[in-house]
Amino acid sequence: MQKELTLAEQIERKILKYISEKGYQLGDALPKENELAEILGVSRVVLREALSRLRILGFIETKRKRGTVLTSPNIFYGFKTILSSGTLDKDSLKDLYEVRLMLEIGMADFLFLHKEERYLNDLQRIIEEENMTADSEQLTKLDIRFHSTLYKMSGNKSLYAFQNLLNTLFATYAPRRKDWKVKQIISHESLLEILKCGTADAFRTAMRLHLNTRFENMGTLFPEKAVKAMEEEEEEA
Amino acid sequence: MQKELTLAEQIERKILKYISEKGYQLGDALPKENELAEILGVSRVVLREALSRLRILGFIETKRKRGTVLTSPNIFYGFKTILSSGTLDKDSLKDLYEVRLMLEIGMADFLFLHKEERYLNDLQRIIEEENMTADSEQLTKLDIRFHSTLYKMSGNKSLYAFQNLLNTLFATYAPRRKDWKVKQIISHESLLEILKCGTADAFRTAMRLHLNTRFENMGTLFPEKAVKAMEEEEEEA
DNA sequence: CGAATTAATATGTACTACAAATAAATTAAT
DNA sequence: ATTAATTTATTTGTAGTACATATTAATTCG
Repeated sequence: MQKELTLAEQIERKILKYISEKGYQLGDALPKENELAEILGVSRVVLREALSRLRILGFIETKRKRGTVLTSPNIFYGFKTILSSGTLDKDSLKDLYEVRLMLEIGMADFLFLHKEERYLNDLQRIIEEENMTADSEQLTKLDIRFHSTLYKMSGNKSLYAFQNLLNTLFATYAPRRKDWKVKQIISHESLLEILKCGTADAFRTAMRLHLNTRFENMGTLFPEKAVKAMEEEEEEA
Repeated sequence: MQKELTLAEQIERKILKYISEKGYQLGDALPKENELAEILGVSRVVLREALSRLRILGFIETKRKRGTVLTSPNIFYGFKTILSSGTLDKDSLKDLYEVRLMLEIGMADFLFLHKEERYLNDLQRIIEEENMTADSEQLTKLDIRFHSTLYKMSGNKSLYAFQNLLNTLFATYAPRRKDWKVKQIISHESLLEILKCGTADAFRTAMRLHLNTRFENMGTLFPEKAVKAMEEEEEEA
């Protein structure tokens, strides 16, 4: 365990503390760099490093002359950087792929909770488009749109943002097999039908079957994941 | 849309590009700051800002004299900072709470996929401890341990790390009601029984019932979430 | 009164110097 | 000769200063 935080890291926290103590609200402007550096008792270089770190987390935005203003921290700010860096290892990639499957199956209750006409109409329209084309690429796009709409319908903004990230990720990293459409057990149409007049429980079961190709795909997309011992991370409790 | 990235941000990406182009592996050491600054054609100040940002994302670790070494980017590095900053808005908090429920219900298939004796034994032991105490605080701890074990059993390391973060988050932000244990429909014992000789589908249904108190809690923990329009984020596709 | 120009100001970048830590090398001691 | 202690060299960490650049605010001119 490395206990010694670098000064910039300490200042990063100090700034957050300073913000909450002073009762700053979103949109408020922080003191200018020179002042803040003096207030916190560090050089401007260190302060700027700390600010830079806060910026990547979405805590602040800075503009010339205008200064530093507080923004709502986007949970997926850094996430995005990592995903798009291409340095993600296979294991993490598979982990995320699995998580998405879990979410799509597990979101059923929230779909029924936030069910609205407009979403159902959107889904209906996508299905109609699907029935009008045979182009594989087009069908893939529509498939993504269908599931994307479900995420939106869940009423969970963070989840929707997360899903968008994963979409771009797996579009490049985990291309589909050509026969995915044929082998699907449950169609989008059936899913919509259940959404309209079924139950959350039924939807979960149906969605699990609908995703069967994804489950099967995993073996080929992410071969023999090394099952490393997770026991070593027991200290946190 | 602000197109103008600051130099440090550009350098941040350049470094990532440099790493992948040079074929650096995890554990490898990057050129020292002075060299890297010269290679990329910027001052050391800017380079250090970029490195600092990469460090918060878990891409690198630096030590005096030893230099900068590549590490596996932890997806939740920045995540953690945000969660522990206390600046998370209510909406995001509720979002995360919901996501956790989705995951617990949706992870069923993976539990059955990675089912092992030792995990089942762990769960059994927790249940036995539960039956031996009446202390509310102790029961809460055991409950967390039970679900935590399930996450571990899912075989998804990232998910397990995520869950750990959320645990600490909701321990402080979303305290339980006192009657949670009494109102539970499905017990841990029943869940374990299904895990032993049931199906994933049955487990999902059972888990949904088991979590009924959580679903009910949400109304009081996170009152009337503002349903903001998510339509404005349509540009990404 | 409005448009164009100028001035003021805060962030962005660079350079230099030195402090602090630590790995490597060297010396001293058993 | 091997180990322990000490010195040295190197690299990150921090500070200060100076200037570039962009943008808001003020001022001037038509």
